[in-house]
Amino acid sequence: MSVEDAVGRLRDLAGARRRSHGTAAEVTADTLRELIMEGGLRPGDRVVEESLLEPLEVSRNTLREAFRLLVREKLLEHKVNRGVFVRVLTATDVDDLFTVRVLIELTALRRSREPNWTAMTEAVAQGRAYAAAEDWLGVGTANMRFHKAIVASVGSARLDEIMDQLTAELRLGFHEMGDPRAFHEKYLTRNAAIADAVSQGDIEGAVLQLQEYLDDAKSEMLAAFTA
Amino acid sequence: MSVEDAVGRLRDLAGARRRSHGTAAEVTADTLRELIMEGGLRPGDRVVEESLLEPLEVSRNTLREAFRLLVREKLLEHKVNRGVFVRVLTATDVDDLFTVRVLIELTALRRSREPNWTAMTEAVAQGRAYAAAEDWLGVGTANMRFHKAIVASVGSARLDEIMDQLTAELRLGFHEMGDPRAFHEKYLTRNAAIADAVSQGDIEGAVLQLQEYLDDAKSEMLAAFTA
DNA sequence: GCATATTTGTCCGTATGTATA
DNA sequence: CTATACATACGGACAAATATG
Repeated sequence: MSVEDAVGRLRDLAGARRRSHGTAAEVTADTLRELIMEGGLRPGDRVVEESLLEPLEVSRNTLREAFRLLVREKLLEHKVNRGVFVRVLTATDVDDLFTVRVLIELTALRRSREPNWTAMTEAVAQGRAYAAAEDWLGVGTANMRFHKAIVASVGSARLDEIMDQLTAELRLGFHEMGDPRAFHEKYLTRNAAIADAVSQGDIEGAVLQLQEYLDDAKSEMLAAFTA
Repeated sequence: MSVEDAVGRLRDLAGARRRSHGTAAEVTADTLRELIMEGGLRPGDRVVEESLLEPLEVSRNTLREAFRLLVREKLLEHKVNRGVFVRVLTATDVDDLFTVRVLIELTALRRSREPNWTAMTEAVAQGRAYAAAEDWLGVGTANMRFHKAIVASVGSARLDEIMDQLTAELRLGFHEMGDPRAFHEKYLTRNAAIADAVSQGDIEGAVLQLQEYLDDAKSEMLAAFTA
């Protein structure tokens, strides 16, 4: 999708939301967040204030408040006196993201006495549907949902938030991977295998597979980000 | 400290920072954050836009941007059309915060092959200095620094950020504990014991003590927050 | 390296909507 | 229920920083 098309879609998104949700700044942030997630705004793109005022139908002050929100979420980057840009992940970021994922996901899976197997298999099913439709970014999103389900079994609101944050950042990286199918498709099978192990009560086996999963995904993304 | 004194101090803080750091909104957020941490603004206090414009010497737009930042950090709460308030922790929040701390801190300590024993003992020493000065909130802060040192041994920027966030929220709770000395003083000794175990290479012993530490602190805070 | 155009950072005045005494 | 205080949001203005030719 071109940036022009993206900006064109803003009117619809903004108009629809404005009537239902909270403040103008939040609605604006929601719209921009969705746009970034869809790939309408790509990592490194400059986001000029002036160019969004009219399509979003908000004032500069409101737009700038929305920017602040997204900067805090690490979806946008703010360079003083130079503007805001869609965040570009570095290899260091990818490495760090996986460090945290490994720590949190492995521990969450190991200590959850009651893993949410339903949510896990639902995520796998959803991933298969996306795969059938050849929506590989959708597969990637479903895969992340699977891992969120693992963490959700701990039952902590803050841990869920942390995982949401990590997911959002990683998805930025997805947009920079060359061949989405080659990247996402295989992990669908591996998530299914982890769900299987869990369903059979083989938690340690599942943990082992999860560890290998994260190691491989990390290596693959790092390779793409250092090339 | 009264709210009046607090507002009075803003001019100095703001003036000093303004010249060194980034944008006005960030500087303003830094100032307000410090004020909240010091206890100049207490949980539940209403923060009226109008009353801060003059002492902070910023426009409404800038102040509102700063508010957004602090809301994201969970130090302020934003009630639409009613204003912003210093966040009030609930018992549920305390419970959740400790759930995440347990998961992260125990795992971090266990898997860190190279615990930063220096930073840990420095935090203990600092805590003892505060205790000698009978600054019990300072002791609490030093105690948190000790636990940050444990997590920092993982070497992840994001994990450090997460820990900073958890610490900031917990400190809000400190302000609502009745007897700061009774609450903080004893944990200083227990941190020292954990550092000792680590220095002797007894990681599993340290983990066990840390687990008990967190269980006890959680119970004690929960008791205060349900009463 | 310079002059110009663009964009950001900040402030102000004001109109409107909402909650509370 | 009215009045008042306050938050929300807009649009215009100008200085300062940055990008561009």
